[in-house]
Amino acid sequence: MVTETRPYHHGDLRAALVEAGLRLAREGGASALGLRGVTRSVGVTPNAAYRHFADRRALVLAVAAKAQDQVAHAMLERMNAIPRDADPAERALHRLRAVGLGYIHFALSEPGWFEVAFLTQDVAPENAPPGTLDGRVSPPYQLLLDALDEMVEAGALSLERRAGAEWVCWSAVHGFADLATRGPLQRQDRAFIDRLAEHVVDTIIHGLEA
Amino acid sequence: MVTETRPYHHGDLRAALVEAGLRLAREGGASALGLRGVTRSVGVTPNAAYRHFADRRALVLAVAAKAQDQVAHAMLERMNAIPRDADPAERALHRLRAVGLGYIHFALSEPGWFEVAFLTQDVAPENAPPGTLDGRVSPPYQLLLDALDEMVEAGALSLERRAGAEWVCWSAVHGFADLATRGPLQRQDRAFIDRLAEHVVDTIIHGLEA
DNA sequence: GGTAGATGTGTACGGTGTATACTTCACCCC
DNA sequence: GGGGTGAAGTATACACCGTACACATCTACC
Repeated sequence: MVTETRPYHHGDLRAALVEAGLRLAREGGASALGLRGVTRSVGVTPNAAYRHFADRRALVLAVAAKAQDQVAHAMLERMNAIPRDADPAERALHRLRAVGLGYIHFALSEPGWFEVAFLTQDVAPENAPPGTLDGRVSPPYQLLLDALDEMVEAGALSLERRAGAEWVCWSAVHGFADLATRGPLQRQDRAFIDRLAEHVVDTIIHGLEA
Repeated sequence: MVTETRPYHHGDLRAALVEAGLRLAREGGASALGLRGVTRSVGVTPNAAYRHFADRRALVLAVAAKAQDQVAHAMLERMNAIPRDADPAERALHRLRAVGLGYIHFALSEPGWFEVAFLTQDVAPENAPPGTLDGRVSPPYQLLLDALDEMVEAGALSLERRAGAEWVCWSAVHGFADLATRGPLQRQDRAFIDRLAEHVVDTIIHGLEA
């Protein structure tokens, strides 16, 4: 337990670096996460970071985890906006839509964070299970799994069609997010993009159904 | 017209740089396309590149265009493997499948080229039409458009469902390719990935149908 | 209260992209 | 066919990057 005023050499430098990284990545994306830039913005020497992170990649990974939390938070907000007293099948469907549209909407409104969360290659360790980052299940991925399971429970999706559905969904929304933020759809009219996003989500959900 | 033996200072340095870039990117991906590395591998001074490219980004863009040609070539090979005398609707469907699976298969078998072709952000100019790179329509994108139009002509896809279909398809296969090469599906068993790829493609095509 | 270990600093090295000035060479025209 | 001209490639330099290594500093514990 450290005191609040001038806690130690810097207090909790690790957390400060991650927070600064988050701030820098918001504008500027992953390329703004330079080791020197982040330490500079905290007012500390570049090498100080090496007491808390093995290298730049580890720092970026820590920021990415936080950014993924933000994605999950945005998705949850949309999911919880679905009225709880609706028809279960209808409700499950809308919650699945919220997962996909939440993912895409986050990418469009916070492209910097989205890039570090899901668009930076991180050469996963040899036997990492799919859907994990840095040893923990990606929260947005978990929300997707839950939403699909809800679909099954509500009878809106057969168990047979459930198999592999997470990768169909993730592929589609992830691909769209990439095309829309960095790819051939960047700089298109926002209203057009929003309509297209709904179309993509609805089409793949329709594809899942029997 | 330059002579073949020792043509000029270097002959056609621009083409040599692009070719070297292609070679380096094949292993190593986009990050292997350093301006110094490329010029070094041609045996020329770093700054020589500036006579032919405005900056590193322009060089990468030129390599990306070539890489996109390779993608289109791989897709065409698969498309042309579909027998020409089949039922038109069936044939159109299989050609559309070939577009998607060709895209994904290329990403898996040539991840380096795929990365520079479609995974490097290139901040498109202000009013670029969607689906273009460096002022030209991306050949793989054109193949996708053609395949979808064939579907309509063959009566396998209604005009209404045709609208926006290219973005549904591209999103899904692009997202899957990214997840499988750099994302949470990297290092998974190849047979598993191949099955999943077919599942993704079939599901979204099914989603397009009425 | 002294010491050991954790935390941050200073300095340095090799790498990068690129700006500027210089040299070399091919071509063209008189 | 000799000289000028502009294009192609070189040399040098700068700022920046990630990071290795030696050092200083401060905390916490015996």
